[in-house]
Amino acid sequence: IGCYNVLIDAYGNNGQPFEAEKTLKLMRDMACIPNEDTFNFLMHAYRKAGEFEKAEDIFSLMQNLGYRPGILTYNTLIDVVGATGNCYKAEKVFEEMHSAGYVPNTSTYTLMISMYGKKRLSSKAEKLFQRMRRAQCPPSIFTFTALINAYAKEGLCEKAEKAFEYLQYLGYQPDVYLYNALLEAYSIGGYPAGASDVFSAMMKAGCMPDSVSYNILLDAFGRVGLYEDAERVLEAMRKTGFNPNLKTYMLLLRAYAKAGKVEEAEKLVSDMEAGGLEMDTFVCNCLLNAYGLAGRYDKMEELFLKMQSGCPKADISTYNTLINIFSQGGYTLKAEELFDSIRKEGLHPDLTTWTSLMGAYAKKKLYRKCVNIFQKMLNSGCRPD
RNA sequence: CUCAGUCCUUGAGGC
Repeated sequence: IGCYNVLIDAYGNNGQPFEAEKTLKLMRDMACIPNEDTFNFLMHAYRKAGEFEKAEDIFSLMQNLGYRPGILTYNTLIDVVGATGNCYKAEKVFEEMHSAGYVPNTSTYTLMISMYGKKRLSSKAEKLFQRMRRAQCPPSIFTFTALINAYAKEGLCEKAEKAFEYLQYLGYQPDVYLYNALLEAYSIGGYPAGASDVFSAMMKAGCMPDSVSYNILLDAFGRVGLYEDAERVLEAMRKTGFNPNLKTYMLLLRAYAKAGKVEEAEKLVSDMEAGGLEMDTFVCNCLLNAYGLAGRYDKMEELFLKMQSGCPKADISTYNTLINIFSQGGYTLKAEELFDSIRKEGLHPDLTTWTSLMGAYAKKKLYRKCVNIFQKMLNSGCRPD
């Protein structure tokens, strides 16, 4: 059984969840009884591959076979349910495990807090953190990172700062992950100077910034239009020996777009191409958005035409980006036109598509149309969030 | 000991 478990785990780590599940079948054929770890490894395998529903299925399978999932398995389940974005269901699992007699541990709470952060529900994250304290469950540096990240995503720097002071008061040593989360609070909050201060503070404390830190600092300047400062961060990053990655470039691209610097944006893209980065759909979507933000609809349409003929292929995010640009610019008709062409391309509107389209009319205060679209969205089977 | 934390395109208004 140990051998089979190791094999399943290995397949999982190698991104081969289906091989892992075959191994489970094999071991059952060989009359070898799987244990809880077996199922846990299998769930991890599916989680790693992004097959969250399959991971949930394994949990059900395990229960149907008469196993009582332990706390570790429950944690994994909460993780995968949260990854599908179904907060409500994750909460249900959390309560269910409570009533099954398990006491949530530090990981359980951290997972939940992290999930709330990703969903921009910092108040829920905060409440759960308080509940954790009341339950005398000790937080870890992971927990604090998740909490500060939840605040960061909403730009609540005062709250993030308070949590930061609190963790230090409790004797925790902030690490680079923690500092990065705090940095992002200032970045998203629109305080690049504050982010700069955190950046200096972490170095002073002997915690060396990593490439993530540089990306966040760059974005702090970029998102308020200070593209030259953003460029300086990139330069500093290179000088320190960190290679800018795709995220770095996309952040800088947005910085240029916000500042209306189309020439700089195009130069960046051609530098990227020269550097061997592939101009895939994702990158082109970013570029479309950049053109749109900068008000260069001509360039935007030109690129979109190329994408419609398939190089690289337009996806639903391409349409969402364009619909959003037109919506913001007040070009409701263009937005509608694009929306109608989605199905012709064999694509399907998603939650963002519908919301963007509603946004077009919301901006014009045509609320009746919004309700209309909302109804259509429900009819099409798209669940609102 | 295992499980959990930070950065990349697209969603109105407000802060």
